[in-house]
Amino acid sequence: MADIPLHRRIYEQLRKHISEGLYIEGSLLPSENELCSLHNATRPTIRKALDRLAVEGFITRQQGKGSIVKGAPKGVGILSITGTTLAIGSEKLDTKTIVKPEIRSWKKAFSFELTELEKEVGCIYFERLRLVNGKPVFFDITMIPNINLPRFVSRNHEIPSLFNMLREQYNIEVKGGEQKIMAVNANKTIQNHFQLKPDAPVIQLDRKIITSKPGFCFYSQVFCNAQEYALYGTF
Amino acid sequence: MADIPLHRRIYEQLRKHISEGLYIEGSLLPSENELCSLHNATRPTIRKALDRLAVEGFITRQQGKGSIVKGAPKGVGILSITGTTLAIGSEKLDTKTIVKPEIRSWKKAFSFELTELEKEVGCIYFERLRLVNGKPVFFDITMIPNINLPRFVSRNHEIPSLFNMLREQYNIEVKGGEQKIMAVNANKTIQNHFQLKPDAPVIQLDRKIITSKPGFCFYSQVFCNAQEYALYGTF
DNA sequence: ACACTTTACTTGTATATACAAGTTGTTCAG
DNA sequence: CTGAACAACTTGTATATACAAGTAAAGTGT
Repeated sequence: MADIPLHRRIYEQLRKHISEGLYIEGSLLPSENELCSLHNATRPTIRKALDRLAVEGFITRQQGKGSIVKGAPKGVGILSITGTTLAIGSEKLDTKTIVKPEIRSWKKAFSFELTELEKEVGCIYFERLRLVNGKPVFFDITMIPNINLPRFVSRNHEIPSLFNMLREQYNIEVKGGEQKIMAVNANKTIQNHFQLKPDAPVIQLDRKIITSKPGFCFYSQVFCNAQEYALYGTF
Repeated sequence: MADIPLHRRIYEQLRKHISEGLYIEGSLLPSENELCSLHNATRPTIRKALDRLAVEGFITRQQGKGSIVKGAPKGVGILSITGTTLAIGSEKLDTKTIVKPEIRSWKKAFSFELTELEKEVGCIYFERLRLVNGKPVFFDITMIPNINLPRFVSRNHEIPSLFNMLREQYNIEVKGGEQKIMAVNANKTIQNHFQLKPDAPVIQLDRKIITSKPGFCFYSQVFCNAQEYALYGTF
């Protein structure tokens, strides 16, 4: 078996099935006991997977009735742990690299402070424009500490999905993060990318992303053209 | 005992203690086993409380070491389940009623659709301005279906904390919800309340809030002066 | 003094079990 | 036919237990 915990594998499989429409919106998921048999697990394990699906808005649960499928969250689930690629779905998402990955020095990561080690090693910097159904919706700047990422810059000129890339090439899993959300007026650069009028409001997200590699975080600043796509979240 | 589950009571007590600074930021929480003794509970119960604290960013956990106190989330944790009052802390938060609760008819609740029943009964409508440290930061419009809330309008001319009021007067607990997040330019009303220039960007949240009472949801639209206070969340 | 092992902690995962509480359909008396 | 009671489900809560895996400090041998 993989070393990915059982409850996480079950969560991911169920989420995939819901996203793909295998379970119809509004219908009921198999009961917890049925899922136990299906996955050879016990209820607490199944419930841990369902808890997470509920937190992320894929299902709601009703005592006495069952787990009601709500489908993949509408709008953009970018506020959750998933990266942009997963939140939007790669078939709808195009990525255009504005600034290719390069080594830079840094003293701060947007509104987040850095450790001394992070400052010393510098960062890998790149900018991407993300298009949903052909329309530019996200512009994101990413800064990754230049630690133990051999051949990152030379190997990756285009990065369609950072989360997948880190997992596949470096075995680094994203665990979570924190973010600040602001409303700002689009600057010239953003106006150009999103084709907006001056003073158009956009959402700015400053994110610190925590990984499975202890002490290894990376940072991104995302501007969202939230006139077309509202960000969406559950709580 | 109250009918509030044990894991929830433990969660709330720990959160309170962390918020109040009883546990110092960066230090370790008592170990899970110690918490078991303290609260006369077993580890799965304690862990359920800690899971939630971790999701909401009050603690992080490290295997082999312990639960590290991160303190109350900086900025405004309004994206989580807590109401504004709890997210900000009532000592800092003032509430000014702009439109007192009154019965209105409705066909939609902001961007959310209503059921036929909800449309028929109409809603209780009110507007409030929330001031943090004396400065206006939130303007919220609330719409509550007029179902089984006797004497709501006559009894509550001022509503400093809606979540508390529903719990105390009607035994209704907030379970969660969903929200859409947008960036918009402040309209005249908002400009006045927040004392902003024309075209200043603000964050707009459309929220549907789900309660412990089956089928009973309420809705609010919140405008945030996010120039002063960034919204904050973990994922 | 240094490096290695051991030991005693910590959290992470998973099972097995029990009962409470809410929903829904069926059965049965009137 | 109607309505109340019941049975068979569902999820919610909680206990008790076991072992795995990571951390850190104490002990050990060189």
